[in-house]
Amino acid sequence: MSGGVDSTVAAHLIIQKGFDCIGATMRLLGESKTDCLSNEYNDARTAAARLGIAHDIINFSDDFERKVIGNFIDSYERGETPNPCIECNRYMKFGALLEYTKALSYDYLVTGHYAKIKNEGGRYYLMKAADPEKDQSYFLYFLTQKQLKHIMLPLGELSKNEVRKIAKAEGFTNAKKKESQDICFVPNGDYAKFIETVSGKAYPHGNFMDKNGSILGKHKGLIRYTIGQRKGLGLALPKPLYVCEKKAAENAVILGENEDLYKKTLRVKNLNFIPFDNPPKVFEAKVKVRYRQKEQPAFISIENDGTAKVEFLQAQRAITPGQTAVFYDGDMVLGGGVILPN
RNA sequence: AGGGGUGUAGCCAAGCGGUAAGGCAACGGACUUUGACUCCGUCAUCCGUAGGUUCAAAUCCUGCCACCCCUG
Repeated sequence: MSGGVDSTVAAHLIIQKGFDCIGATMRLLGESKTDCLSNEYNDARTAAARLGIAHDIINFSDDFERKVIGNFIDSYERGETPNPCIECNRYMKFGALLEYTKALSYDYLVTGHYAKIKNEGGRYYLMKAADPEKDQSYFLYFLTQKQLKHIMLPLGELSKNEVRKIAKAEGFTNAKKKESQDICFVPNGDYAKFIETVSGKAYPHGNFMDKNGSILGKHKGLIRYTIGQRKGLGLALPKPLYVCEKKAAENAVILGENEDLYKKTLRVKNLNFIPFDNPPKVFEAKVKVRYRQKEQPAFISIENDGTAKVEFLQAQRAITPGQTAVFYDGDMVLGGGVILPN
């Protein structure tokens, strides 16, 4: 529980169904860094009290710092753009916290994610949320049968508005609380500074170049840029420029025009498939390359080395290494993987 | 030194006597469980400078300054 609308309403709904529940909040940052989040803990505690259930704050900060923040920094240092929310879901919420749930002999972990789990013929399927605007199935592509069996997502059938209405009707104080948005462990939004502080490294300035290698200006360190980015370059040219490529070896950022960002293929690693144990060698799916992007038709072929190639029918904008490609068949999540460089 | 050209916001740039377009950047906001994209909004009392002509000038005239090019 975060104390926000979603987790509070999710808990409320599951209590209504008669389940015996306990509220849990993960402490993800070490003691020294908790100040900024202490409100969250208080909100969660208040919400649990309001719901009449016990509430635990569980310290996962070591795991979180090692896995999620560690991967986050490593990824940026490799010149990629990570998605820490997915990693957090993978290792924390549906990793450590799910283990904790089992350790306490509870049957299910309930979260406020907007997605649906369907059980058919003994197999679990992950489906998009009823509210297409809020669908968060993208962030859950890595879930396995073993995990899905012990997860409940009560908000999957509801729209955000319905959730807000319930919160209001029940008198949950945070019914109007703003959506969370920034990376939770970088509350002020300056992720580059965060990386520098945690890693203790300085990321050297280098050159902005065009695709022919001509120098256009100076950049402030590779970690500050991501593929497709336009803002923050500080270069004034007749047309807007976008980050097309990051060359870690040369510490160079290649800039180009919007049209230069479109590519038709990508490769992914860390594959996971939900509806089948052994996916077909080649299959068709709709693929989402970034959260908030509409999924696009593509052919997927599984390689022998555990990666997969995705070939879109139409070129996609700003395919970014480190981001996640998720495969859909209609409302069903087939699986996905992390986008590889080049 | 002589000849030519240019000087408009952080950058580029319209304007050619009637009271400062646009693009880029920046900043603010919307959107968003990844600071991407996108969208909305703000951004020159003033046109190198000093005078002059005119009812009225960034736009015409003159001096000065700066930068650029050519010639020697």
